[in-house]
Amino acid sequence: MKTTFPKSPEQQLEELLQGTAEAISKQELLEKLKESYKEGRSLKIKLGMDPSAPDIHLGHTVVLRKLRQFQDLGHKVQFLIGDFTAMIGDPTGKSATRKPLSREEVETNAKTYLEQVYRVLDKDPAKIEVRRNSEWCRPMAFDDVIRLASQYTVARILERDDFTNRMKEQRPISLHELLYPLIQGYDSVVLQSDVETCGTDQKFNCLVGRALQEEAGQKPEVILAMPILEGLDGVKKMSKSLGNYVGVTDPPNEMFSKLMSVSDELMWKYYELLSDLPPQIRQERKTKVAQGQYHPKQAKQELAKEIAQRFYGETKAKEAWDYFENRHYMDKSIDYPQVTIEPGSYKAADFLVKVGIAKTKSDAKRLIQQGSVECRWEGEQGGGGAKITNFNEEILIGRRSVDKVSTGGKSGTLILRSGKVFLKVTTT
RNA sequence: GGACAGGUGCCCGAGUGGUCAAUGGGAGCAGACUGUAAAUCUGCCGGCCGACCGGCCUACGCAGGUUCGAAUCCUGCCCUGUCCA
Repeated sequence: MKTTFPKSPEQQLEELLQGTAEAISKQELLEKLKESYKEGRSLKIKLGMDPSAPDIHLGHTVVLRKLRQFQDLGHKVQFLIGDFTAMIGDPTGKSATRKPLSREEVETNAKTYLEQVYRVLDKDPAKIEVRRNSEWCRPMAFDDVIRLASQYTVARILERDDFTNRMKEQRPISLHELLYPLIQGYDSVVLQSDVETCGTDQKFNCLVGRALQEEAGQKPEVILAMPILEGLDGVKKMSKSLGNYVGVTDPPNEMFSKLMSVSDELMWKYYELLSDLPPQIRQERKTKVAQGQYHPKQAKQELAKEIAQRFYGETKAKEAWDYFENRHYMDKSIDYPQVTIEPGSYKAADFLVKVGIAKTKSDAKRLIQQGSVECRWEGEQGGGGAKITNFNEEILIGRRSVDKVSTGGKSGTLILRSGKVFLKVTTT
């Protein structure tokens, strides 16, 4: 079962290096590609995943898309779930030790993670192989571990930035933490990976893999380190815990508007790391914007659409675009999130809490005092709505007919806005 | 086991008997400006009541105590970190 490759090794190399932060080394990669081409054998591309955080976001897709590229070029992904390590708890870079996960937790995380990963990767079994490192870590005896540990030196382990810094700052390093890079490296030995992909922050661990493979008499894997994607704030790296992320499962509208909130400057970074457009076209857009011939908002919308489209298809992406364009007009035709409420009489402040715009009554009062709340009846003409300025104002919700709200003789569906939040209110 | 340092609001971090719902920064929210962006400026930022002013409740690791009065002082406990063994 020989594989035939759609592109020559040189073409493959060129494509694969696009958007890559660092390749160790290009020369080796080219050799491996040539060899595989000649022998009709796919390369094995490893990616290790930590099953402690199940949700994946656009930051992860940078690496995943590189893997996808490998798949499309005829190679095979080794998707490694670090279940063994997760069950021990990896405190990497954290002052607080990450708590160990149970077997069940790891399994559920891995499952949801994989589902999301398949939004980017090809799930054809010929192109991806899912493994767990507990397969070979669990059966290891203590003497195996010691033998493994003897293949690397303390000095080299301590080279890692994270450790260096902690030594300098006199923060503790547990003994087992020193073993983590070793385990990850050992995974590569077992899997006999040809290439390992990772974010630049993980480069060190991959280097250990190279060393151990060489020790084991294998050809060391090539490392492809991908740049780290900054989060929406443009400062810290994209991560769920920082709340500055766009999840691959975010609904299209949300994905779109999150991407639109990125600064103009950061947009180009996103273009570089997330867009499929050829580099020339990206550059052209950038130049045009700089010369004032192209509106940055337009450029940003195109990017947001491209990404939404990747996960949801063209129709949904177009809808997200329209939604974004129109939502602030309080237009009845727009599909705002809906909330239902029992008929009755409410004071404005209570009302806001009831529909969930405000968390507490004080919060509601604040919003009203700050003049951010407005509402209008669906069907009313004109762009804006009426401001609610008094938090004691009575809002009557009648039951004239189901699905309708009425007050002051008017009736219909109420559209409510506070800041960026829009809601459609109907009765139960 | 011993010595020392420390635990304050979402996070960081001031405050060492009343003027403390607690300075400052970050995050968050709202307003202005804009392109529904960023940056900037302004305001808000424990809960509840009253629309400003004000009142009440809950809060500075936990539990007690001293005091007219405690985040602040005392006692015990728990937790974290550093150093020595």
